Amino acid sequence: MVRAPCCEKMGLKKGPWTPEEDKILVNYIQLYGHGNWRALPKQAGLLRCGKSCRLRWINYLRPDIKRGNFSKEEEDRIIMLHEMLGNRWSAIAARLPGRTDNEIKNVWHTHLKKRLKQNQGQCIGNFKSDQILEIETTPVNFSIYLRSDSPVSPQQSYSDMSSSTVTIGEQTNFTSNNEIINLPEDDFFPEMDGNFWAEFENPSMNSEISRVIHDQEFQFPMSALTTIEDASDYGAELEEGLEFWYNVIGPGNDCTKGP
DNA sequence: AATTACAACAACCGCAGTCGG
DNA sequence: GCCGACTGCGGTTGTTGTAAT
Repeated sequence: MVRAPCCEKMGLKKGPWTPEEDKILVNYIQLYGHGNWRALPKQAGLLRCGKSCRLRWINYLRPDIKRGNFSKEEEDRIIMLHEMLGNRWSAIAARLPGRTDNEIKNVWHTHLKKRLKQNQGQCIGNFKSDQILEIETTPVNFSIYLRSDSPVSPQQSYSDMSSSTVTIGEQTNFTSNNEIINLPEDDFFPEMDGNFWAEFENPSMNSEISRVIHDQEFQFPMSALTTIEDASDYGAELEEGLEFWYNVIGPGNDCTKGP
């Protein structure tokens, strides 16, 4: 395939954008949209290649971008999502409103990778639902997600998930210091969207990719032993090939998982 | 004050996927 | 089905700001 010549070869400008260029690009897109990135710079009167314009718009000028530092919650969320999705920055960005894949990638390389390295021994892991997990640290963030070893149709899965939701919501989920913790059903199972199911359907996806069914981590503030048990019950009504997994993030280094 | 080292982030590059002719 | 144009993504590099020496 013949590659389109790069900006430099075409005598186009490279490097940082000036406020004037930004203004021209924003004005043009607000008036006419960005139907064809390649044609846009010429029509807008910019000495840039379409690729550069697109990147500038997507990563910086788009009105729905949230500027500023990442909150602790956002960083934790990136760590959790990266644990599950790997370097799929755009997939991670899709779950962080207002943040771009580039921004997330940068924050990962500059902050989070280091943070994880510093916290080596930190209890971060994925545990299948029939494993008993003992965590001797506090606090612990942890989320539950659905995992499939094979592509699953959204319709089938959704109906099975619905029936499971009731069961799970009514059950006692966790114990700590012999104290029973009931989790609110609404928080536990947020509404599922079609996009996420598409990941299951996409044959190019690694079958390891998981569907987050509870993606707002909740925190255990207790100081002693946390035991997650009887978890296999939760998966009982799932169709074959689907499993519940836990994703666990804790600050300490005393993490053991049971048999 | 000058220089160096490092962090943060913006931007670029090349590849792969998609789409239309 | 093939080809080329186009887009999106992820890895990498370049630039800028700031702290340390």
